[in-house]
Amino acid sequence: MPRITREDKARNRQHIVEAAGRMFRSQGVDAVGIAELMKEAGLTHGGFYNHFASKGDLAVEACGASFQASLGSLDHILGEGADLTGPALKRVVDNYLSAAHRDASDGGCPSASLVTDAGRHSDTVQSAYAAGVEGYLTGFAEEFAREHEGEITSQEARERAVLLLSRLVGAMALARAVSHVQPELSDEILRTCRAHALD
Amino acid sequence: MPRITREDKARNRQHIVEAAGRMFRSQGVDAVGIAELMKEAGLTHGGFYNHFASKGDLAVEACGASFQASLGSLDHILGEGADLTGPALKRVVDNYLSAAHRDASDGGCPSASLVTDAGRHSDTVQSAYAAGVEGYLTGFAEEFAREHEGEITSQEARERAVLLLSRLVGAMALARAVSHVQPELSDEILRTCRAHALD
DNA sequence: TGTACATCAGTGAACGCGCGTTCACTGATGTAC
DNA sequence: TGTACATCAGTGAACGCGCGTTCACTGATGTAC
Repeated sequence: MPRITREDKARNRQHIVEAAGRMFRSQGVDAVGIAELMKEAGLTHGGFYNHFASKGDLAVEACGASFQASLGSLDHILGEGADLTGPALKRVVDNYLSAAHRDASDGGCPSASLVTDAGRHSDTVQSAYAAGVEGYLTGFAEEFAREHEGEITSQEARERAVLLLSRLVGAMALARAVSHVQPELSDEILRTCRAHALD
Repeated sequence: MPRITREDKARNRQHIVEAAGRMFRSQGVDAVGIAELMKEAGLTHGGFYNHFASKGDLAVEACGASFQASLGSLDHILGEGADLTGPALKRVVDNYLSAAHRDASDGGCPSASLVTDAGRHSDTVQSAYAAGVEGYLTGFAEEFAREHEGEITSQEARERAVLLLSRLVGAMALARAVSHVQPELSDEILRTCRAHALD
């Protein structure tokens, strides 16, 4: 077929989606241009439409892929179970509300970094985002049920999941919003919520 | 001087700031154009630079003005003290995490609606945002200290303020992010956090 | 297995559009005499 | 108090720029025979 193999094309497409996932999360969908994005993926911008019908279509796919990777990491941590530092959810919280996650150049967890983009873009982007949020809530609720087996109802586990995600997303969004001008306030928000997120 | 009076000019300037406050919060700073904004203020777009040196300067002022109004409302509710529905902070939470606030056409509380804009714009915008957040935290902490006088330290009151704001902002941002495609999930987030925000 | 050729991913220039910003112009205001 | 005039907010066209998208072209791939 063309001057590259089918495998090369699939790899290029994946590079675009991964670059978009990182750039959309760290800078916002609207702040990233096709040219910049294609350059990051190692291509020239004209070829973009050989892979996607529009920037919006890529946003949907990048959002989904970002959540898939992010939920994979969550499952990985939860899969290791409790260790000497405490229950698995405590480790999830400590990781989530870390300075490293706040400053992550790839934008970190899409629940936090795409939270305003979702509401301001197409319904298809918003659906991909909502599915990811639901994934987080389900994962958290299952873990609450596991860690407190026999002590709480599945309804209570679900409620705790909603409360936890709200606090994680709120704390991370606030910490990022003030980090450049009020680093101490940013650290205070992370530290305080890290200590009490599971209360 | 010109064909309008000094008072008219001041009034026009205020209209621009107020229109920007509403539009920036509800749509995001980057999504609102000067022309659109000036039209909303009842003027033509060319005159914008008679009032501001740049769109960025307006963003700083609009952010500050939005927080001033928002903090005024907070003080007003807190000033009424406890009533038959419970303590004042409970009323603040119920108002904040309401469907009306989520759907507010003016974008509602700037802590939530500008949370990603702040981190992605100039340091001056971010400083105005951070000052507003600090205003909320101070207001909340004072109220916690008042409602639990003698029971908690000022340090604990401050921590509770940080926890509360994080949850309010996170819940509202998440509820808005999914409201068009998953209204039930959006309502669930508000309802759950409303019930447990002060736990 | 060898060869001719249709396919189509990649390239980079170009398009139309909307943005933030600038500018020449208008004309009522409010000051100077 | 009356009058001449400098000021400058408002107007709307225009500017330059970067965006998303389109297009003519290239040339290696992989298929058809």
